[in-house]
Parts: sequence; structure tokens; C-alpha cells
Amino acid sequence: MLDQIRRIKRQQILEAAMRVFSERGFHHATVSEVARTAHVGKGTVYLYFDGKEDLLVSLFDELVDKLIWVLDRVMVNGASLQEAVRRLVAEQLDHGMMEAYVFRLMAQQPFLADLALQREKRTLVQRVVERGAARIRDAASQDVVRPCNATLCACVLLALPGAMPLYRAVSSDTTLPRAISHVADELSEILWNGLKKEGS
Amino acid sequence: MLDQIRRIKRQQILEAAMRVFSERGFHHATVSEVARTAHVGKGTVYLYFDGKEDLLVSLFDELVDKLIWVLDRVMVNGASLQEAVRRLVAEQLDHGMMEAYVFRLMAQQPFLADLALQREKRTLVQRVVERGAARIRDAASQDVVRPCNATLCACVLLALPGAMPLYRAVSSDTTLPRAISHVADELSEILWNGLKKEGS
Amino acid sequence: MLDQIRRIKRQQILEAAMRVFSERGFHHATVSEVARTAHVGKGTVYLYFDGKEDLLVSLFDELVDKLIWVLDRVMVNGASLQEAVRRLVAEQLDHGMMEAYVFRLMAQQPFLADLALQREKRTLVQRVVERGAARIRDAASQDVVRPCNATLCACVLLALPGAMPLYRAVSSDTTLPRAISHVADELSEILWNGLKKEGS
Amino acid sequence: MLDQIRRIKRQQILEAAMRVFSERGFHHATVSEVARTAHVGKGTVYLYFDGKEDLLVSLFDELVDKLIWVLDRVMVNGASLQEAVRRLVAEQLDHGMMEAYVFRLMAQQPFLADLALQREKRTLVQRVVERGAARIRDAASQDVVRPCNATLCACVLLALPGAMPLYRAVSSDTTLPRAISHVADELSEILWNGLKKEGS
DNA sequence: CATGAATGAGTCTTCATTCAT
DNA sequence: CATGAATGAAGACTCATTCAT
Repeated sequence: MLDQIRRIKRQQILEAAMRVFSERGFHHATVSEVARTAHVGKGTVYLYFDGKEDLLVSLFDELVDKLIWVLDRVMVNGASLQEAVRRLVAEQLDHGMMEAYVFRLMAQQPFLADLALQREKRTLVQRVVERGAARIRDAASQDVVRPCNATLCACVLLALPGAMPLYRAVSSDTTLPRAISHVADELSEILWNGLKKEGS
Repeated sequence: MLDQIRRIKRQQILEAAMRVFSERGFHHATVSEVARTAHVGKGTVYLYFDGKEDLLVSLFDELVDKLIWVLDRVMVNGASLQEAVRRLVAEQLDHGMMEAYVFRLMAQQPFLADLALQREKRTLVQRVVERGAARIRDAASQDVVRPCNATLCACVLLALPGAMPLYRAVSSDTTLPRAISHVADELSEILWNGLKKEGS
Repeated sequence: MLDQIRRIKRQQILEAAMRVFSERGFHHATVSEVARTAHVGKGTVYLYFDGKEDLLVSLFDELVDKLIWVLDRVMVNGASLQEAVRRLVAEQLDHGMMEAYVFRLMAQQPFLADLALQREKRTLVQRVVERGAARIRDAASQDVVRPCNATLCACVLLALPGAMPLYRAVSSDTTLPRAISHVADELSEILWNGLKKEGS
Repeated sequence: MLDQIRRIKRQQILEAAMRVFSERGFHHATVSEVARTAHVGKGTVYLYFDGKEDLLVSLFDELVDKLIWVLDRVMVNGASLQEAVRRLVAEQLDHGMMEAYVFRLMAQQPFLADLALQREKRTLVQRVVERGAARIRDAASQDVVRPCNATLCACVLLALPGAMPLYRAVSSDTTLPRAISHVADELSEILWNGLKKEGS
């Protein structure tokens, strides 16, 4: 019951952090700002999290769970691997690319100062990559994708949304929103064509 | 003559910045550290650059020039587009992924406080993406790649190396260096298969 | 209640600033020193003021209020205009000329970098000068002082204490304190004789 | 001959310093700016002066000589003491109040960091105040001014132009220049009436 | 003599974190 | 539990001064 309230408040703070971090950039964002956005006191943030970096890692933790959930949902046949790509990309676009921002942040090597968090981050990255690799390996064993370095392909799969900020930078802000729905399809098609067994 | 010396010293500082930024991360890096690494005084950095952010944008500027140079070198046939991918990735790996770090930082993250530099950065991104898109469009017009959103494909091309830090995170540090030479080939193959005209 | 505490702490900082600024000079004074003198952390100063310059303008703001209070207290007859001069000078001497230092700094030197503060300063100067001019005009209308440019006379009135640092520089430090009580009388007499209607 | 050139260049630098200091304020002014204004290299300034503060003291030195020259020119009768006031004020207005700025700067107590220069400054202040006091004492002995603390009166005489920046701050910039010619007359009249023997 | 590139000491300012209420 | 006032470590940046050319 009280535990329920705690979970809700924690979520509140995480959502505020996600929004603030992706709007202002992690380093320019301040803990005060996150607290204000979450409608809690600054000190409260420290009751639920160990600090600013922990906030980011926790965000990433949630994100990894979600990505794995998506990967697990799709079947191990070609069509749904393609679907996985489409959904991974689409999800991020739906959330205003906030999640993509967090993911890119965490994908970078030199970022976290805290060593324990660094290790935790690495573990999370490994988890999601390995799950993706497993899916691709399954598909390969069923002959729907070409033989390949499954781990590397999983990395590519996860890195694909990194194309979005580039695309946004070159697109005029007015045309982008309308075109955005096609992007997921196109990205997934590229990757899928790159992976699928030729002739299939 | 004196101009020569200035250019060399500028380069010295830029190289130091590249190394320090990619090792410590841009935000954790200090200007003092860059200066020390470049074997110059702290004030000297400000003699050649407008500040820490300008250092980063200048780094990006150089990098964009290099990328365009690579893109321009490859022929407009399929084989060499594939080669382009391979070289773009390989180059970054050669430099210990320092350039990749800078590229991701600039291309994927909005955090420059200075408005003029923000605009400059955007221009640079546009330049390299558009050049890549032009190449892909050429290839498409020669029927070596499938019809596609060339701009988006160029973004993907440039975003591909973003898979590297993920790959590094899941690989044990000992096996990575040996495997690294194959990665470029594999990445380029994925993208190439994703783009090339089926059946060709 | 809590508001009370805030006001007191603000005052604490202002007093420390007054002392440090007048002892070391505004530009040689450091914010750290002000904080230390006020027995608060450096960051606390920034909690109550926008920065070093704001500290000075706030000091000036208080000072202008005090000067106006003095000007308003004296009657509109000759004797009390003279008294006003005496008190304005005396007050400054009482405070070890710290206030005089701040007043000269703000009234006589254009060095604020912040434009908003520059405007605020100017407004404060105008307020106190105009109040002084009004008093002098009153006296003139009652025929106790000669017709004159009241605004200019008010400026002179306010500038008079500027004679003090000169006087201190030529006096041996040992004789000054004893003589100081006569100075106010003498300064006020000079100005009063300069202004009063001849023959009265 | 060569000595002539040196003197001219020295003067060039001093004039540049006077202009830059009074325009930007001593602390915001940079040595580079002074050098550029004087059309010499930055290092050259250090060939002629010991540093930035020495530049200011040298400026003050010249100014004191000029003030003493003015004081010595006027006769020891009432009329010319009044004239002295008028000329002292007028001179400063003529030079765009640059000299007044330097004088006010030096009249302030806590300003120079260098101890030797501090002493030199003090000596200069004493010299000019004492010369002024001597003049006033002469006038008093001839019964044209009332008995008074001559030293203090001299300080007032020298501090009077400090009223100008106040007056400028309250006057609209458009009306000031036209009115400026009357100000000297009015200031001198105020002081003169304050000092002269009543009934004379 | 003249120069200006190089230097680093010195400051203001921000903000993550703590802790008394 | 929740809060936000207080703190000071950390870092970008300026500029007086020096010195090799």
C-alpha cells in the first residue's frame, strides 16, 4: 500500500528525469529541475535515487526491460524480426525520441563517473544486446537470415535509431513530423534487407 | 612561415582535445587537461579557440571534411559504395574510436549552449549527410541500389559506427582488438545488402 | 518568521559586503571574502544576490533609501537644510566612510557590466538627486536660499563627502579621528554659506 | 633627440590610457586596448611604464602638475580664487571629464595594490591639496575669505567636480551638452559664496 | 628598441549533495 | 518521510606580465 505510493512517486521522478534530460541534455539539466518537474522537493529525489547519475542508469534500466520485452514478443521468423526493428524505432519516435536520447547517452563509453554505475550500465547493455543476438541467432538457425555475427547485428539493430537525430538535423522542422511515420518502415526495411537470407 | 607554426600548434591542441574528450568524455574533460596534454598553457587554448565548445565544433568540422573526402573518393558504383561504408567504419576504428565519439557527440546530442556554434554544427551535419545522400542517389540512378529515401540512408550510414561502443561493451576487452578488423567488413556488408538492388 | 531569518541573513551578507568592498576596494574584493566575512558559504551569497555587481547595487539601494530618509526628516527652513548637510556627512563618517565609498563608486563611476543593473543604478541616482533638489527648491521658494540650479546644488550636496578621502590622505592618521567630528560642521557651513540667501 | 621621440611616445600612451580608462573604466580596460589605441605594441607599454597601475599613477601625476599650474596662475585675491574654481571645473568638462574620472579614481582610498604606488599617490594628493590650501590661506590672510580649515576647503574645491557625474546621470543626454557651459559658473559661485568673507 | 604569442594565477559562478527542521 | 536552504568543490575563462625573436 505504502509501497504502492513509493513506486508511483519513483515513477513520477523517473518520467520527469526522462523529459528534462532529453530536453536540456543530461549535463545541462539540474536535479532541481527534475524535482520541480516531478512536483517533489529536491531532497526527495535523493530518497529514491542515489544521485543524478543513478537517475540516468535507472532510466536506462527501465528502457532495457522494455526493449527486451519487445524483442521477446516478436516471433523468431523473418517477418517479425523485421517487425521488431519497426517497433523498436517506432516506440522511440512515439516518445519524442526521449528514450533514444537516453539510450544514446548510455551507449557512449566515457560518461559515468561512478564506477559501480559504470559496471551496472555495462551489464544492462550486455543484457539487451545478448537478447537481441539470441533472437537473430534463432532466425539464422531457421535460415531466414544469413549467417552473421549475431552480436554485432544486434548492436546495429539497437544503434539504428541513432540515425534519427541526424535525419532531424537535416530535415526542416515542418516536414519532419509528417514524414516520421515512414521512417520506422524504411529503417526496418534497410536492416531487414541487410540481414535476410538472399532469395528468401 | 609563422602561419605554419600557428597551424601546427592549432593542430596540436585539436589532437589533444580529441584524445582527452574521447577518454574522459566531453563534459568531464577540463580545458586545463587539454592544454596540459597539448603541452601548452591554459591561456593558449583560448588564443586559438573561442572556448571549450568551439574546440568540439572545430574537431567536428575537421571530421566532416574528412568524411566528405572519403565519400568523394569512392566511385558511384555499388562496389565502392560498399567500400565507402567499410572505410568510414575502419577509419574510426583505427583512431581508437575517438573520432566516432566526437561524431556521436555532435551529431546526436543537443547540448551546445552557444547559439552560433549550434547553427554551425547543424550546418556541418547537413553538409555531410547531403553529400552522403548525393552518393546514394547516384548509385540509385545507376540501378545499383534500390530506390530509397537517400537522405535517411545516408543518416543510417553515418550512424552505423554507433554500434561500436555497444559492441565493445559486450565484448571482453581482450578479444575485441583482434576481432576489430572484421567488424568493418561485417557492418559494411549489412548495410550494403540492405541497400543494393536485389538480384544484382 | 522564516522570512525574518532570510531578511537577517541578507542583511548580514550586505554588511559584510560593505565592509569588504570599502576595505579592499570593489574590484580587489572577492565574493569568497564577502562570504567568509558574513560567516556563510560562498554559494549562499548567490542564493540572496544575483552576483557581485548586484551586491553593490543592493548596497547602493539601501544607501539611497537612507539618504532620502535623512533628507525628508529635515524641515524646509534654512537651518535644517544646513542640518541635512551636517547629518549626511556625519553619517558617513560614523560608518568609517564605508558608505561614502559605496556611494562614490556607484554615483561617480561607470563600470557595471550588467545592463539591467546599470539602469537600476541610474534610477537610484536620479531618485536621491531629485529628492535633494526638491528640498533645495522648497528652501528657495521660502527665500532662505538664493535662486539656483537646484538639481546641480543637490549634486554638490551629495558629492561633498567626496572631499573626505582627500582630507584623510593629507592628514596623518593619528590626528584625523579626533578632528573628524569637526569636519561635518565645517563642510556643512561651507555649503550652507554658498547657498543661503545673502544677508539672511 | 632620441629622448624627444621617447617623450612623445610616452605621451601617446598616456593619452590613450586616459581615454580608454575613462571610457571603459580602469578595471574593465585592458592593457592591450591601451596599446592598440596608442598604436604601439603591448610590450612597448611595459618599456615606458611599470604596469597598468603605474599608468594610472602617471596619469594622476600629470594631472596634479596641471592642477597646481592652474592654482598658481590665479591671483591671491577673491575674484581669482573664484576664477580658479571656474577653471578647474571648466578644464575637466572640456576634456570630456576624462581627467575628472582619473582624479576620482585616485581620490578613492582602497584602489592600488602596489604599495610603492600607493605612497606615490598619497604624496601627489598631498601636494595638490596643500597647494590649494596655501592659496586659500593667502586669501584668508587678506581677509577676502572667512577663516576656515584651509586644507579641508581645498579638498572640497578638488572634490567639487565629483558632482558632475551625478548631474550627468540625472540630466537627459540631450540637454546636458548645451547646459554644460553654465555648470562651471554655477559650481564656482556656490563654492565662492561658501568661502568668501560675508559682506565683502 | 619593439613586438605580440604564450602563460597561469586568480575569480566568478554553478550545481550536486547534505541535513536540520 | 519530505523539504529546500546551505554549502564548497570544481571549472571555464580573463588578462597583466614576460620574453624570445
